[in-house]
Amino acid sequence: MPTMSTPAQVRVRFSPSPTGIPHVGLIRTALFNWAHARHHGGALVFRIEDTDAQRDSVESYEALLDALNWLGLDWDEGVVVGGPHGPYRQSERAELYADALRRLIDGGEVYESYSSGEEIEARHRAAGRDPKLGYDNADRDLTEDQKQAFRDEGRKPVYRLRMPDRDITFTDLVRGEITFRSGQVPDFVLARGDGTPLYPLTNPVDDALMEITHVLRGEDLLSSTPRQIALLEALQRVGIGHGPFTYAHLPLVTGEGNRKLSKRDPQSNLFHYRDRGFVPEGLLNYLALLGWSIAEDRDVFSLQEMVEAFDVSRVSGNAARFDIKKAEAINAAHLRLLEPADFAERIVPYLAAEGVELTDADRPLLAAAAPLVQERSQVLSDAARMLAFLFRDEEGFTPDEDAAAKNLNADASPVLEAAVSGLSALGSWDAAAIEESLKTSLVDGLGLKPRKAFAPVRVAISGRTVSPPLYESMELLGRERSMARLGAGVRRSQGMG
RNA sequence: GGCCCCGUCGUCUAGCGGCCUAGGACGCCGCCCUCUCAAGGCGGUAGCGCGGGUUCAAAUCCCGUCGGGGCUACCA
Repeated sequence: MPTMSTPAQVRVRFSPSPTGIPHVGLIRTALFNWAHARHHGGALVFRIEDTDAQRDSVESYEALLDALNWLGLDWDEGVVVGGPHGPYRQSERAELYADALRRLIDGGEVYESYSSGEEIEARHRAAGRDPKLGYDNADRDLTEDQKQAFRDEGRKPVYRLRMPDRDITFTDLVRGEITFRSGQVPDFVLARGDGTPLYPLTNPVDDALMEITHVLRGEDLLSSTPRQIALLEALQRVGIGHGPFTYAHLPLVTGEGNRKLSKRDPQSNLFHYRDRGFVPEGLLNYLALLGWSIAEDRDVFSLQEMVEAFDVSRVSGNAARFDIKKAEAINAAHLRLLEPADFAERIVPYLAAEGVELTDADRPLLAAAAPLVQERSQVLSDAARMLAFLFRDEEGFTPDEDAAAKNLNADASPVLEAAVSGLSALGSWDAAAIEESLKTSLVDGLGLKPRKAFAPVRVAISGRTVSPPLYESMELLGRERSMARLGAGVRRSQGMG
């Protein structure tokens, strides 16, 4: 591909640690990184930060892949697909961190620190300072003799980065210029005494090695940015990378109250939304709205439209509350936009969750019925619940208890009997004829209000008070099964069900 | 406590000095439609935290204040 001048390619990364279940906030971050990469024609790197063997799990790793695949967020380099900067799992990059650490030590950027937490606190107390101040940089200038003395005691050092003695300022794409005053950030630990690298080392080292240009991450990491910048500069001095890159700190996603949505909160579980019947289009659209907007008067859009319009500098700095009601409304809008056949197909797994395993012979019925609920479903499980009655045989069909108690009681008995007698005389079993018959026998014949008249029939037929349109439902169910269910309804209403 | 971020309807946001009598969406409340639930249509409710500046003019800029949040591990 001949390009005369190659503008620096945008390279972003998604680098979760595989602990627990994918969190909607994490996925929002993935989405924004993805959108940023796609908008600029850049690359998205998918790296796994599994340096904590205690907490990492393969289940979590697989869940991450499952999540991105389901949502259709693809990546250009990283786990599974590989790439020139691999391996993409930190657990397989130990020698790279060891090399970086070695160079930092040799370059005088990093030093051995022997202070224990208790010793640091004790020094703060002795000096009349708040014991919670954190590390006091006491080991910065240990002599070789002093270090040897600690070693002779059998103590292991940790490796700390020597923070620069100046303010650290950077321009955040979301928040503008941010300055951390010199002396506010203590020298921090990059690796344990045994050399095992910690997140503060591995994350920037990998970003540098993988030539990341923009870091879009959660605001919870904002206060670690001066440390990263200092490290990146130190790494550059020892020949790794090209120094700091551009940061954008995305607003936190909060739950009830104003707290960061906890990993323990079921609301934070991405798969909870898939299980309820969110479609990727809908969930992604909603997630995009958490901090970003495509236009003043519009909030339903496709991923492609998002890619075209996305500009991280237009992201809001405010924390955003996850609002399930709005999420469902956005999802409902996307459900309505689906091709009917596509919509029908997507209901299948949710019918299975209702205990309905479709056969090939059931497909035409599903195709005919799905459009009846496409506009009245917020999530696919709504659709499945409304349609399940069509696919159950008479033994497997039992009306919802609450609905039956209210609508298939003694009061309903004459209604259902009248419906049965009217319907048995019907020549042609189609929605129009059924409507005519029911209206004649119930509304005209019994003088009932439509609301009263149709509720028992609806529950007898569909088992629920909420169903697809009644006449069409009965037509699709067929004469035989409809009459059988009405008969069962009559028996039940007479206390014989 | 310290550092940092944030502050427009209940919620998510538009707004980046005059176009704002502050727009949209979700929610909520009415009405219409109606065989249920929805959807759809119409209408309504509700907001610039507070105080000072700067300016002819501030939701928009500055300062302060109050409030909320995040971080503060040899976890990521």
